[in-house]
Amino acid sequence: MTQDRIVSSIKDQELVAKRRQQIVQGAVRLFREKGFHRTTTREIAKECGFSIGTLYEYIRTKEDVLFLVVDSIHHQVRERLEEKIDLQNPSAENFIATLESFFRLMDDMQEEVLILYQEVKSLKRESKRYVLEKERLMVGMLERVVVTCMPDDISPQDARLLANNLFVQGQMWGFRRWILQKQFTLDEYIERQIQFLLPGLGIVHKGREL
Amino acid sequence: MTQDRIVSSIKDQELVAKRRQQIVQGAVRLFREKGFHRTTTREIAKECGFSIGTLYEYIRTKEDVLFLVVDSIHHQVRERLEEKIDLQNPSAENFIATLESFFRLMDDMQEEVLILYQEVKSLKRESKRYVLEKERLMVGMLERVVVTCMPDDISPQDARLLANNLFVQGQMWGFRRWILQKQFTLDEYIERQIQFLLPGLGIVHKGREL
Amino acid sequence: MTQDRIVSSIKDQELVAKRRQQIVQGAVRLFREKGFHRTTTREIAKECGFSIGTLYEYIRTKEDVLFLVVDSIHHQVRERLEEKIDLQNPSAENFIATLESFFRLMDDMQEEVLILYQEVKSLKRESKRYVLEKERLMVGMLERVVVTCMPDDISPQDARLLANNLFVQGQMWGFRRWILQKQFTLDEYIERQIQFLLPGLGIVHKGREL
Amino acid sequence: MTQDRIVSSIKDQELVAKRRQQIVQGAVRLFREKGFHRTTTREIAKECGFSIGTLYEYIRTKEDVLFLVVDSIHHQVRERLEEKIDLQNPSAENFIATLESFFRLMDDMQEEVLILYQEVKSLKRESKRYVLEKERLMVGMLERVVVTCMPDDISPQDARLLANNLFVQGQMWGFRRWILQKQFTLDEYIERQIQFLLPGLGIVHKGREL
DNA sequence: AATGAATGAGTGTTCATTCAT
DNA sequence: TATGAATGAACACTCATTCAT
Repeated sequence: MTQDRIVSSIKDQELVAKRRQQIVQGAVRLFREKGFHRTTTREIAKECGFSIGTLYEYIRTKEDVLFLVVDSIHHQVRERLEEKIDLQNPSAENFIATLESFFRLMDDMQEEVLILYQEVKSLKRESKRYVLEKERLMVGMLERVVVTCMPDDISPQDARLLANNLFVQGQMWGFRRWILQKQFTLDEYIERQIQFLLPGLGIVHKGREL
Repeated sequence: MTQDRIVSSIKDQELVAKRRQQIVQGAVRLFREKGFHRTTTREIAKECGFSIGTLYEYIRTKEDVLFLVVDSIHHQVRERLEEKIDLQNPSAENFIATLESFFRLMDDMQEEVLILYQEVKSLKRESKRYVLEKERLMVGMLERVVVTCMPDDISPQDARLLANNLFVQGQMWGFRRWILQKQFTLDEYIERQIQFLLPGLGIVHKGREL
Repeated sequence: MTQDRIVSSIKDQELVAKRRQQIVQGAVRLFREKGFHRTTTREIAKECGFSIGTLYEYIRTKEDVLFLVVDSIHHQVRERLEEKIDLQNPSAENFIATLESFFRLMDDMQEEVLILYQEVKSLKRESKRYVLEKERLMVGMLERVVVTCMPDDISPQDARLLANNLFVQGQMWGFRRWILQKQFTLDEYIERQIQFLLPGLGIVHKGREL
Repeated sequence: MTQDRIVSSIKDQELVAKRRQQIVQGAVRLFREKGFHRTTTREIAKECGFSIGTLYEYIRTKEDVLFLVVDSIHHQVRERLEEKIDLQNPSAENFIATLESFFRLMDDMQEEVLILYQEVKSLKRESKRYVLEKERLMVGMLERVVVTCMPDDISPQDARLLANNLFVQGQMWGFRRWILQKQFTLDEYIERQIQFLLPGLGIVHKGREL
């Protein structure tokens, strides 16, 4: 478990895992609402349904909560993304399908992604480094999809840039919802983004062709 | 002045403007370094070269400082962007040149954009609404460039989405620098992003054509 | 046992005694290092090798631990001192030998004596009274040595004062070690202190006489 | 001022001095009663007649208060002791008179001395070192008196030990008052201690001689 | 108009103690 | 008997804001 980075004074490891899950759950709800800084450790404890003392049996500092949250979100995103990725049967269709899945995932997890987005900066150097490394891995997943599925004329560098673009476009649906979600439905958004993308890759897609 | 939204007990409006400029200047430096929440009003006052009491003659709450900062950054970006935009002579070349200017601007102001990016959420509802409205205007500028310069087969909706994509790609250079600026020089970044974009718009650009 | 002053929920008196011995042992080590206030009950339990729950089966409050410790130290000091005292053969030599033993004992137990010294004040009234009573007994032992061994022209009051002086000079070797143990070896310290003392008692001692 | 070691955010140095005097005064009262650890910063603030916020304008940590207190006590003791010391006219009488003054001073300041005594250990390394250095200076004062006033056959080492003995006998009057002050009046205590001392120094004093 | 000392609610964190298992 | 998870009162310290000068 990646969470071993955070020390707990509780011995029962199963309990630790369970309580931390609760903590993440409660904290996400609060961080969404008011952000990390405006959320109190007491509020977190209350939201989780236990006392402040108990909270501190499972973490050492408030920042640990943020780390737990961020780590958990990353974990979920990667897990769910991995399910969708099929590198065995590379094809343009497969690529498009993966993209769609990715966008839908980002829609589904927009609140969490927002937190990822806005609060990572509040982590201390060491944790931040760790978290960014994880994000690199996630972008790497998209990158691999690009490299695998695309006609071979795309350079590794371009693949990486593309992956970053896609990654941010996915996040953008959430963090710019105030402008995007008023203009587009999710389906439209996905469709249009894919349409913009394909020509640059030399693909001609059904949806738009005619 | 948009800053009229913030009340000061000082009568001399020129002085108010001057002091607030100082405030923004000092605050930006600090917010870059430590973010809004970790910056103290005392520190702001000190950085500005006056006392905490004086600071509070020109603002009412700490949040006012953030608003001033965000507003000022927006203002600068828009102003500098406006200089670059030439809607009189629409053409693909013009479009590309504008994009390049935009990306360079975003590079130049990455620190400020980061603040915009990470701290707007800390504004209260009312201020946030106002700020987001301003951002809408900025995206609108890009949108207009797209609409004006592009072959007429692009729909208004697509123009808006494109503008958002571009806007975020500009920001992304700054807020994902830990990954992008290790892989690309600014010139490369601009070049590749434009290359990805053009085919989707039906343009064939020099750099890549053959 | 004097420890009956502290209530335990455990019935088996032998076990209680054994556990308390463990507690004292562990606590002394910790109190030396960090003092009573900076030592945690959890740390004490851990040092003793059992759980916090178990610790509280044998004591009722943290203060009880301190009492146990202080009482135990007193006990040891008295026991070891008693061994050395020989009231059957009073003489100046005997007196001097006893003093020397006493100083050596105080050197040997300086850490413990330091605890006695610095933490007794943290006991509550009742316990403190009890502990001070014990200390009175210890001083009484020295007093008796003085009275017994000394040429009879020393008054009871003077004997008591003298005993106090000696007692404190013994402790002082430990609690002022930062100044004394840089200047003197133990042997020197003992020798000099005794030399200062004797003339006041009308004794002429070998070491110095000529 | 030695208090420059502690940083304050208040600019007016006179005010700082005044407030810190208040702090010392209030804190001494509380430390006497309940010791350093059992005294709350809020209690200190209240005792001083200002708010917790104000207290922290003049110190940085609770330990600073202790340092201020200890330093102030040392300062007073030294000052008052210095007044009494007359190195210009060395003589046994002068020596005895100085001792008497010293004992009376220690009686007068017993509460403060007790604090010095019991709480210095709670200071952090650096402060403790500083404080012990000051104490060394104080012992040095007594030492000089001994050296100056005494018949020249006393060695420097013996002078130092003697000074330490005297110093501790002075303190002892306070910290062992539960036993000493029940047996002796101050005058008696002084008289007896001096009587014990003199023969060791080769002096024959009026009081006892015949 | 400028200053900076004063305020106190609020924050993260600790730790002695309890009690169900 | 032994365990250790749970508790929450209590603590040191911060900082936005006010207001008398």
